Amino acid sequence: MRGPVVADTADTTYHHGNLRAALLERAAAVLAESGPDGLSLRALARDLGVSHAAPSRHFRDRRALLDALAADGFTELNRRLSEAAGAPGDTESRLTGAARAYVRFAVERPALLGLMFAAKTEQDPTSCLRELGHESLRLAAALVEQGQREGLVRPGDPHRLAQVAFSTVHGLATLALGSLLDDTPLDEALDLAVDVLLHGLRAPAASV
Amino acid sequence: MRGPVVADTADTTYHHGNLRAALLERAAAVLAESGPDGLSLRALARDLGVSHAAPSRHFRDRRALLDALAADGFTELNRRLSEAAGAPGDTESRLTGAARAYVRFAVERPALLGLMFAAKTEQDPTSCLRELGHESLRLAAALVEQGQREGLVRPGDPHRLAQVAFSTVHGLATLALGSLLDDTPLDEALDLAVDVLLHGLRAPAASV
DNA sequence: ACCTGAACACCGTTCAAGT
DNA sequence: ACCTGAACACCGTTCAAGT
Repeated sequence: MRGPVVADTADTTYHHGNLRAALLERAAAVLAESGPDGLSLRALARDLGVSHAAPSRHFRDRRALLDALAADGFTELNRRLSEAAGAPGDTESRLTGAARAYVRFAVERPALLGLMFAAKTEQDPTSCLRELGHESLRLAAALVEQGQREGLVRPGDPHRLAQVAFSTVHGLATLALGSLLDDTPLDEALDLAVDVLLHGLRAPAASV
Repeated sequence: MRGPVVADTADTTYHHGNLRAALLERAAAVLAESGPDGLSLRALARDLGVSHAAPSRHFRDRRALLDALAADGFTELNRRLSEAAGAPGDTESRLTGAARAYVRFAVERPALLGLMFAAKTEQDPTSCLRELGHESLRLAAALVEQGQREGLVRPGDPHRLAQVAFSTVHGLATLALGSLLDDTPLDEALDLAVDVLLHGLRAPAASV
């Protein structure tokens, strides 16, 4: 060893131990630029200079790889959300910041967000993925609870109110990714959504 | 011809003219029970007793088939939405009814809804799909406009307010499909979402 | 026009065998 | 433990040829 060589160029020395990490890294790049359908285990193995059967040691399935990518996506999203939720400022600006962080994530990694929520549809077991998704909702619920203490949000189960808030922001991200927002600047659409949402959360339940 | 035989059993007489329709019908069934990844052109052809190259006459691509399915999905969704939007009752109950119709569609055809919004991410041209998605938003905008005339909804561009309303309902459907609503009954979550939404839409913009 | 059959280049998955 | 190489059963897509 001649020094603290952490990661020179991606020469040829994967193989021992970091194949799993290398697969995930390369897979994330391919997903971002070719979508999930462009992601092939064999091509991945080829890119990494490894036999086409090698990935199966680290991921039983193609699905397992996809799920791992989605899990990493939720982890990163939750990191950003909790950072935004812990930022200085009042609860209203924190909630706005979290919404912005969510939409930013969606715009930066559209295919990944799609995978995160598409994967769940075909899931059943005690999935690690579902747990990570719940963590997102828990972060939102914590913000809602803060808002309730300040009288900014109506009384009621913070988890249920958080489901509504999450729906609005996630739905808007979906519209944006689907080019369904047209000429509306995403920032403006988001500001309006947050405004409507905050007013709706404040008002006491009664109308319906 | 011995009588008004509309659709006997699906015997063997596709072939002439209705192969396209037969492919779409079978594809919709496979999509519903196996997801998009379980949909293979060759298997479809096999199911219909036709050569594996035959589908290419009617759908240039696998994508073209998927897009056609998504388009049919939007058409059906829009049919249901406009029916709900034209139902008797006041604007508030019509808006609630449209939201319910949306979520019902999502629950009945989860894979199709996923396809409808996933397909758009990878789209670019003057897609017929995007136009059908816009129609959904236009239906929502019409309802918002009705609400404005009755003083139920704040002033402002109805299309932009409709984007917010659509986001909330679509987002909630996504959460439900992803098993992220947990033990919350979907009906209750939807009622709460509509309540928050209506209060938010009514309140004049000011807070942000 | 509409479909067939063969061909091509790719897949995911499995499994004995190597080191 | 970790990886290889061959094998199997499937793909999507194309294209000459049939009727």
